[in-house]
Amino acid sequence: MAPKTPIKNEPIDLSKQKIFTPERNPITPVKLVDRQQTEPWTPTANLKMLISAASPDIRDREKKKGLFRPIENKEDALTGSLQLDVVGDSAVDEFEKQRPSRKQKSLGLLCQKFLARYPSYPLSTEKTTISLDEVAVSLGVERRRIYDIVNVLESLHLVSRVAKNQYGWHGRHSLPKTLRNLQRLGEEQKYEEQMAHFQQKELDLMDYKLGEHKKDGYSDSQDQQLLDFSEPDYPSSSANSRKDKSLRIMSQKFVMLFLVSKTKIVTLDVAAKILIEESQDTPDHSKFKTKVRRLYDIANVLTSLALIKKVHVTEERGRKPAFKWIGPVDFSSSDEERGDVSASVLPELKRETYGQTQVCAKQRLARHGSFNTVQASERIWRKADSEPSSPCREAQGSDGYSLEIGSLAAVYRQKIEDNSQAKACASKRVTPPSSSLDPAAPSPVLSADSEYGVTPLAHQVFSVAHTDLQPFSMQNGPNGQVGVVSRAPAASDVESLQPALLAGQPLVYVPSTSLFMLYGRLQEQLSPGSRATSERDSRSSEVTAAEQSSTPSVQKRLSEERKPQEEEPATKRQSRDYEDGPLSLVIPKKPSDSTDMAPPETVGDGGSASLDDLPRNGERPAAEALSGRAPSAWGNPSGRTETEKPSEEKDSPTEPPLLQYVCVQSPAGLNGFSVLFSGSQILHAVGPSSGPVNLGLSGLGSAAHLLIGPAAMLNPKSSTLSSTDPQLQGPLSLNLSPVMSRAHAIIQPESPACGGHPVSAVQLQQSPAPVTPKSIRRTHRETFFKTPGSLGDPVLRRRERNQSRNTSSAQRRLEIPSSGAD
DNA sequence: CTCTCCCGCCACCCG
DNA sequence: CGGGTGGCGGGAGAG
Repeated sequence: MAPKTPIKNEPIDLSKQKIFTPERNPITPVKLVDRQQTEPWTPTANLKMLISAASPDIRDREKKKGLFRPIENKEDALTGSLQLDVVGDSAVDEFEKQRPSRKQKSLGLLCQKFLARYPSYPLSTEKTTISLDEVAVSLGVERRRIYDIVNVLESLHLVSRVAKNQYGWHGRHSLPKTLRNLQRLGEEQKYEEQMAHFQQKELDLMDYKLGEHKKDGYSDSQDQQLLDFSEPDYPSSSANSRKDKSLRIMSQKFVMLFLVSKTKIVTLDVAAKILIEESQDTPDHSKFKTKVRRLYDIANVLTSLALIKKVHVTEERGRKPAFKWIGPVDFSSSDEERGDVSASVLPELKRETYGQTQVCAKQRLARHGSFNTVQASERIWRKADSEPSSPCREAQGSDGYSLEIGSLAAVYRQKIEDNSQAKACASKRVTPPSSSLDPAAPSPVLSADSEYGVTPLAHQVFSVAHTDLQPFSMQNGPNGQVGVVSRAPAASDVESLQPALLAGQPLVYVPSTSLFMLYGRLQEQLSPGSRATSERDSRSSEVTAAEQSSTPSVQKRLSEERKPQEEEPATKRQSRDYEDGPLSLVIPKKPSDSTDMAPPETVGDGGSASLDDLPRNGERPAAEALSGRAPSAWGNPSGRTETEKPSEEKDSPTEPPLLQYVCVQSPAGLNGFSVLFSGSQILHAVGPSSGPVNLGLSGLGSAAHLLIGPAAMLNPKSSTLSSTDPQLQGPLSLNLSPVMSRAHAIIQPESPACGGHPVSAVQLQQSPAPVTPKSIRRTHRETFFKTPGSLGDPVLRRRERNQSRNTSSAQRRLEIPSSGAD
């Protein structure tokens, strides 16, 4: 092995190792090779090296913690925390052997791990200091990578540099504000126009290439022309210097594009072009390429934050990589201005819905609570309950709720810490028991009710989730599982679970627009003129028929393909899917005026997962509610809780599970990805096919999916497809089996224990038919846990716990001696 | 093949 | 000027 002497913290990498390797020439950087031959390089080994390299302090700590984190072995995590201590190399090796795989090393995963270390909404009291060295060591990566993460986080003000190797963790508290500002800036920069401009150009270009050369006739060489903007100068940022090119700035701009975009979808090429344009760089191809690379880096981080999700925009010419904003959209509250769809559409409905919504919300909460912390939740929502009327609820709802949460959070955190030790023990029980997924099938919901339901719900959801839950969940991060994991230590215990859930709940905000579109479509048309329409139009240009066509077929394929896997629990493949996981969907739209009034409700949960245990009493009411309108949102708390335990999936950790968006399942090709269609089209496509559209929303960690059936309809058969989500398959699949048609929420709660799971909620359509979930459940459940993301984490988590202190407070002392402060 | 994007060299820049 | 930062782009894994 190689750990030779630690070479300071710098380059500890494998690369060095080659040096050691006698046989091979230094020239080729063959890391793997070395490993094989020498065998030294297992992650563990690597880690050790790193550790050794690290400052002594760190080293010590780490050792104590036993943190060797085999990165990929989730298993240990699951299995046990027992292994907390240093994992034997031998054992570890096994896992490790499987190579780390590129995915495991991805920035996104790394970011999740990073985020998992800190609470999304730290208490003001706890000031967390991030030591780059420490983080790098603990995450087992070189510092350079940490910079990438931190820079983007910094652009969103989640962190800020305090000193030399030190960053302060702020969490998401100010995220809404930051986003609002960025949005404003973006508007000022006229990014929207720029985007449109480029998009258009692109289309033209493409046509040209295709031979259509409709307009200008650009030639390839002229491609670059695209880059240039004909438009006058925007107030673009100042000249750019190195700084302007910084990842930080790029990140902000990228975010601005989303915020300004009506569709909330930004294709990388367009973003790259705009950035280049702005920077006034000469648009050359290599620049473009570089830009795109950076955008991917940024996107990975944002994805980990559950702010965006990868999608593909399908155009006639083909698919283009793009990202969709799934973070909060309404933070600004000026819906009208912004043209919120919701606002414009059916204003009055919203109100009505509220009432129902509330119900739902409660239920959800209740449910939620059940898995998570029952009591706590009860209290919480109880309050909400008390106040039936919207006005009230908002007040109480938010505040009260949040407060509660806050406290809970604190408790939770504490618990975790305390438990860290306990975990070991706990770990054993980790496994969750029941897992029935919930059968509920959501799809139909949309159809009828969509309108109303949507708006309000979204709204509510938004508020609640956002406000309250989110924080919680966010702690762990967007990553969902990771976060959870981390926080919840091993998860295992019930107790831990609870908290975990909270923490883990992923809340995803779905851009309302899209949903709306969908909904609208489903129903038929929404109100005319609404913005949605306009959006659609615009979008439609991009996305077009292609999608439609694809859709139907896609579904089939998916079903086919995926099915097989469905069973499989762990499925390796799943790794990439974001979808897996419990999800929660939140739809944010907010009603315009009501901001204040906004009912807070909800969060639904999506429960799909097996949470049966929950007493769902709450549900029934839901049915009623449903009947009328559909609530559209689901939140899922999913807590993924702890659970992660087992997983062993080896590899997969992969992507961030978090975010999902509305997507139609992509055709086979895309596994994890979804394709976004323009609203209208989708529907069409879908409708005919009757397949449900799957919206994947995942929560943070776990993802959930929403299936939307085309108009109400969902034939049972359709469910088939959907049911298994392709991606999810294993994991979360909510199967909607036949049920789907009626979807409802269903979820029987049974084992709270599982609680961890996310549940998916589903909604409902009117017919409350009982749904039976297919067998899915348990298996799936397990799978859930295994979500990729989680996998990786486990490790962390363990360490985390140890480190948990970081979070809390202690960390700072760690500071690097060397750098010493000052 | 294309899409992603990891890796890490090496330039900046700050103290 | 040494070390923290982080731009940048080669090149390779994944699909």
